[in-house]
Amino acid sequence: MKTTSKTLEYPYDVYESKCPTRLVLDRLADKWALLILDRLQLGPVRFNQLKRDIKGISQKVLSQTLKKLERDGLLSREAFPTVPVTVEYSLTNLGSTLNETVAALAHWAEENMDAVLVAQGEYDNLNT
Amino acid sequence: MKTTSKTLEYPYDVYESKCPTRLVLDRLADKWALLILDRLQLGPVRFNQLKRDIKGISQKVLSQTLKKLERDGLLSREAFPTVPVTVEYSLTNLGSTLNETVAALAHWAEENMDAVLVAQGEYDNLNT
DNA sequence: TCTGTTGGTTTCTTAAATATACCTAGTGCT
DNA sequence: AGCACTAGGTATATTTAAGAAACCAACAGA
Repeated sequence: MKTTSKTLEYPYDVYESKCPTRLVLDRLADKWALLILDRLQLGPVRFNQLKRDIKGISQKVLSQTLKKLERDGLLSREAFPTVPVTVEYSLTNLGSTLNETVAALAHWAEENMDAVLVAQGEYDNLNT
Repeated sequence: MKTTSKTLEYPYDVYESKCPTRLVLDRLADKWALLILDRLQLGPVRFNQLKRDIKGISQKVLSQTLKKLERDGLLSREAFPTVPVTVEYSLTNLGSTLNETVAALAHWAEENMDAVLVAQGEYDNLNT
């Protein structure tokens, strides 16, 4: 009754609960992380600029998410000794390999929003 | 100080907090939703089979997530009057348009896990 | 001195995730 | 009849995370 994995090319399997890939998937499967990674694709961005661009994110969650993404090697943090201090976040090479995937996900929502709204309307109609 | 959107082809913008695309991104940016969508790519799967395959998911969360994805029109639920009842979940056409994107994200984790683990080790070393 | 900036952290409240137990309806075993 | 077992869930309780708001340091300018 074993589920056959789609590919056996890699030693990891996201379907396994204790697989470390689950931790990574959990990091990427996060609204804020995706928006941050998407926003950084055009170049380095500073902390408060990110906060302004990604509307609705709180300072705390932005700070936490940036730290986690930095720890995972997806982005790097650079502080400049200006006054006030300037902190720039940019994608690492590893983070850049996610560009297309992240953009695809973020923008699928924009492209297919209408279809989703229609589906929700129908569903809500049927279920009173 | 307005952030220029990458494309202006669609009337929605995920960077806007009140944009309905945020709701969709929030749905997709979920570990369990991604794993479910990925698992359904090969064909219809029954409730308990999903529960067995996606290791670590609780019955409650599976049930909730399936309902949300069904409401959004990404998958469909079909109950057969067998004994005990058989319930099959399968991707809709809309859901299928996510195939590549979802697979890419889930399997990026498998492909790049090693690099992430190295980055985490270095980060943890530097920060005591 | 009072205000404003950048880049955070701390605290508190509220929402969600997880684990656990339970439920319904039916089949087969003994 | 009584018990165990299946599929596909719900209900409840506990743990965790998210969100809002305030606070902080280090300066600059008025």
